Amino acid sequence: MNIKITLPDGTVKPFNKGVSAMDVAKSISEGLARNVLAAKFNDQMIDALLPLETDGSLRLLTWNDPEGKQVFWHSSAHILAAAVAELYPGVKFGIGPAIDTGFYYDIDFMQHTVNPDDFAKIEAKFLELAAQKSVFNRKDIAKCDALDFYKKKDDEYKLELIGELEDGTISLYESGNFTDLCRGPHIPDTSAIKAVKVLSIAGAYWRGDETRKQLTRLYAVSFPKQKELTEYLVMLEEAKKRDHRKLGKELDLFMFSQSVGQGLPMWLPKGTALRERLENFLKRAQKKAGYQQVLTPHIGDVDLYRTSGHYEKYGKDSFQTINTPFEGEEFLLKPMNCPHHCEIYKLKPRSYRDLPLRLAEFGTVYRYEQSGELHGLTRVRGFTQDDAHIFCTPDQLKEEFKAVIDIILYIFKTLDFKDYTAQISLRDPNNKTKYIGSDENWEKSERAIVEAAAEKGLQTVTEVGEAAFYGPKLDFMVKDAIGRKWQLGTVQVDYNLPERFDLEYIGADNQKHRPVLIHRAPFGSMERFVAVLIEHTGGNFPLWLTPEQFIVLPISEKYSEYANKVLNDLELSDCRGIIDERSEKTGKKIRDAELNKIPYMLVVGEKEAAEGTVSVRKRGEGDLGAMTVEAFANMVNDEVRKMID
RNA sequence: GCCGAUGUAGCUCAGUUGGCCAGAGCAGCUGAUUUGUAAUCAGCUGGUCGGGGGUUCGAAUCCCUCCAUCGGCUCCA
Repeated sequence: MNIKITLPDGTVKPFNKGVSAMDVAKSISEGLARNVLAAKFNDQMIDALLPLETDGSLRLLTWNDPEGKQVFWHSSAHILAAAVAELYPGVKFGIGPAIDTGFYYDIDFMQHTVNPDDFAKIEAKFLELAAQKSVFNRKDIAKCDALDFYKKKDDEYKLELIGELEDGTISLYESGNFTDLCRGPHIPDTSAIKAVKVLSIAGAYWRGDETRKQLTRLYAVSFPKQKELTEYLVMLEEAKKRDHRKLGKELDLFMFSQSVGQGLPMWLPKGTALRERLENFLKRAQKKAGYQQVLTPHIGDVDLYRTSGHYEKYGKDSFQTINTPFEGEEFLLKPMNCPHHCEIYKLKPRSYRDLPLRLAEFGTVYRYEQSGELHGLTRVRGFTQDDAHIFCTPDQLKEEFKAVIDIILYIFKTLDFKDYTAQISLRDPNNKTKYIGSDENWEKSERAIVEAAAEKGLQTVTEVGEAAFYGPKLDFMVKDAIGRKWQLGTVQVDYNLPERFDLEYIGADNQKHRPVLIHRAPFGSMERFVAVLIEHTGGNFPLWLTPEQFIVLPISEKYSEYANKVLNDLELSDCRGIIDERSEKTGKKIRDAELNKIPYMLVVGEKEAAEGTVSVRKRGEGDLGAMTVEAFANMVNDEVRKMID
């Protein structure tokens, strides 16, 4: 009996029934067969050794495929568990999946304690087991047998998982002496894994539920070659050099003080200059798009947040109310700007002719984030949103939403953020108590977002259960230096606040109508955006943003006067810079300027002073030769104009 | 908030199993040098060893506790 296998290039080959993906690989080349880790058969992930019984399309997966890496790391997680089981008898296992870079396993270590000193021991055992070339054997078993198996092992975690699975869908994988509940697929045998590094240890709640037991999570990464592991570790070290907390300190951009308080950043002069430039950039774009800037106070009456629903939802976990000499009078540090903006909307009756009304504010807000969540500038307790609220008619909603997407994409393009994910966050329909508002409004909002994103041609991923409590949202996620994802730009459709604040407008029909509200923040927050910007640029900011565009380096004190004239002339030409008048050698001044990541170094000595020129050196590139001061100013201004137009 | 780790000068780090006045480089200051594309030389200043408590003849080192930071988990209006 023959079956027909279609390969990715479209060729169809006949094979005997029961052929495996591995056999197919061998029929192509031995080299390919050595590298096959798993396969996709009719878009289903399968083991390379699984006998195929029907016609279908087959894609072989190797280390070069993202899915191949996932299988490789998933199998590595099993070996990690096997190694731990041998070293620490009696431990119990939770789950051990592959992640973007590597894998982890959640383990209940029972009476044992583990710390980073034990990693080498675990790695050695891991490699010893991998070298045994154990085959991953799949066993499909009945639910009752699976339950029996783990009852004997007294393993409450696996029992809980099996309890939720349907009979007939349960499989175990066995390699060496280790058996694990697992859907698969796995690599053919353990010998492909040649290098492993246990990276870190952390507590992780069982099933992500903070009310349940915390297991010990071991994070690790593995590779088919030692060289790749070494390269990966070097890359990680390099990435850490771009950490915004490190660069923020080195470049004098921002600081924290224990005396002021945790998670409360203070912007230093250079950081402030950078941030203000970003703000002005956005203000310009928003002005063009019909926004109006407003300013509102940093506190608001508690009743304002009772009306909005925020007090009920977050009151207990927020900075607590501010009291006054008058009994019963209470204010809250504002955790968001929307209620204030709603009050501005309510100032006077609004006509449909006034809409859309777009109110923008760089609004500083305060949220009491749990101490363990604070993280540099990306997660803080006081931050400034580049916030705006658009009040519009239902008819205008989609166009307004799309215009917001345009602004966000304009910003990402200007700052060269190419690697972002657009995420649509919807309500979890099975847990409606987390949200406020009617089903009808939720459905309308969600539809609006999905349609607007689709019409803009955005590639999106959808996350159910990630919506805000008052509405769905479209978030733009960007990775930091070491691959952690952060939400930057956000757009949210809200039918609820207009109802809670009883907002209305008079329509063309002379009747009262409810406006729709769009919340949006293209940067997200100034703090987080600058953090990610620092990590993306490694501190080498684009010329239009950088605190200092140039530094004048006089060869000796004799040229101090000319150097100051250069500085003055350039400042008159809208360039900004500083001068290094220390009695140091030029080499030293250049080194320091390079370390401070200043884009242009202007060396001036006898020749330049005589000719009215500067010798330009570009950061990271070297000597560009001499040019007149005017030519340099034009070059800088041209470059800046190209970047932000 | 939870699990784990860390905390020595402005920064980066040494300080072996508790033992004389706690060290280095960079930065800073002073002086010399007047310098041509990634570190000129010399001298000096600078530290309640995160805070508090305890053990000890003696604590940076051991114990307790609090704080902060880092890696995660949970959370993220």
